[in-house]
Amino acid sequence: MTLSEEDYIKIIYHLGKGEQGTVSTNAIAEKMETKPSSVSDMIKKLSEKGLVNYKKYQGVTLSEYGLKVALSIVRKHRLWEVFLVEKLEFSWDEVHEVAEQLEHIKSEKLIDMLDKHLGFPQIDPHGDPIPSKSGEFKKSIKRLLNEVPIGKEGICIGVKDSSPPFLKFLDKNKIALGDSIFVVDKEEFDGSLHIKIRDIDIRISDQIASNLYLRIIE
Amino acid sequence: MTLSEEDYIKIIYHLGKGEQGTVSTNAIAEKMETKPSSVSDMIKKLSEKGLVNYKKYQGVTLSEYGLKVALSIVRKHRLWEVFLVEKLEFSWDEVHEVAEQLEHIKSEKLIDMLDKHLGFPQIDPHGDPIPSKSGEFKKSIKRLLNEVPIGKEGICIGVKDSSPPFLKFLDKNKIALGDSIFVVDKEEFDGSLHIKIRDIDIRISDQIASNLYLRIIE
DNA sequence: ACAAATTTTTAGATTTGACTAAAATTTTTT
DNA sequence: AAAAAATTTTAGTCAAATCTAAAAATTTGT
Repeated sequence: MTLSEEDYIKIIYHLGKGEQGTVSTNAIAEKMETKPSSVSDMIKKLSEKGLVNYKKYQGVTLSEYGLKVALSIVRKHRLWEVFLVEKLEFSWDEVHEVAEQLEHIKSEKLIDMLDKHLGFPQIDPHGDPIPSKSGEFKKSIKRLLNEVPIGKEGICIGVKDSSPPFLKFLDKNKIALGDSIFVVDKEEFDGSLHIKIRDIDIRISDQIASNLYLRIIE
Repeated sequence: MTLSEEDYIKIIYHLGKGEQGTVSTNAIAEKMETKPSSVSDMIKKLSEKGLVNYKKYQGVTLSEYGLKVALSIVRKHRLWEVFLVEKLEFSWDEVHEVAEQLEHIKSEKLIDMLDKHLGFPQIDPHGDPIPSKSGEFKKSIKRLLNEVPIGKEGICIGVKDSSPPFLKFLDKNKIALGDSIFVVDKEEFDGSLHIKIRDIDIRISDQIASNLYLRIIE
């Protein structure tokens, strides 16, 4: 597969919202920053290779094979994002562009060992789930931290209250977007939480927890 | 720079043995696994871009700028090789092909942070020196381990004695090609060595040390 | 030194992925 | 249900990087 073909497959996957949706030529052209006529050409090629189902003027869907390819690219992209954030100190908003390049590296062993090196993560720094080698992955949902069940882990993806005092609190406690938070325990009495973040245990009030959005799995 | 241009520059660098040597069209064609006529075309293009000095029928040399580009590619390649061996458990002979792809990823921050993550290594798993960000690097030389000065470190690049008992000894002591060995101390009395390998201290006899080749820096 | 062999370059064709302009099809509006 | 609008495809070019075949320059051998 060429680099360009991989980009098309990935974009068709995302526009099709994971699977079934049929995708229009124009939509692809916009995402690829190219012209619809170029897209037509490429679709024809992908169709001949069995990666997409295509009937003229009717839009495309990924074939079973195409979906498999798409998931393997998404897997690579998200694993590299985890690597950049966890190992190379990138922040969650700097990783996309580089992961976009890294996702095209071809080596099965590389990805297997990277996965292992990272401890088989299930979520990337934006909270999106990482497909397994065989292409399965859990659905992720958005939850306020105080609604996350004990024993679950999620990625911090946003705040409800964006007032300066709250943001300052987060900063002081080194809680940032993209951080992974594990809910260790919850105090019945006042709803305060015992969480683990970057391997450090801290305690936070219900008031804080009810203003932080996490993305969790399952 | 396109991927192909980068490959040409790197090959001209290696064929020119680091700098001055003028390189023939045929030699480049062979390394690139392409035809001399294709090389002529590309050389013309690289020349127009100021990357090489070129006079028809007279071979090419890298320009100052081209050398800088070459060194940055070599730097990336060797840093990735260290990463693959040290962090992802690749063996020294599996890294080349993957590093060949990774060296083309474009992100200054990525390389800076990778360098930091790896502890600013000076040698890659084959014992070759890693150019600094500004393009400087130390010359490396091949030495028998028993001739390496105390306090120096080198990469294991080969054996003098390849008899089964010796190789079995190396295997038992987890000494493999590509491993980094640091000479902690040397016993005057019998010439035995105290070395550090993979963060473990071990003691080896002069007999062993005089059959292992290291590549060291300076 | 000059003919033969080798190396290098030029000329013209090919492939990939993109482009423009125009034609074909589908969708929307009236 | 036609006309208008939007979308999609086709046809014909283009640029990058390659190729083959043939011409030009250099090097080698005697």
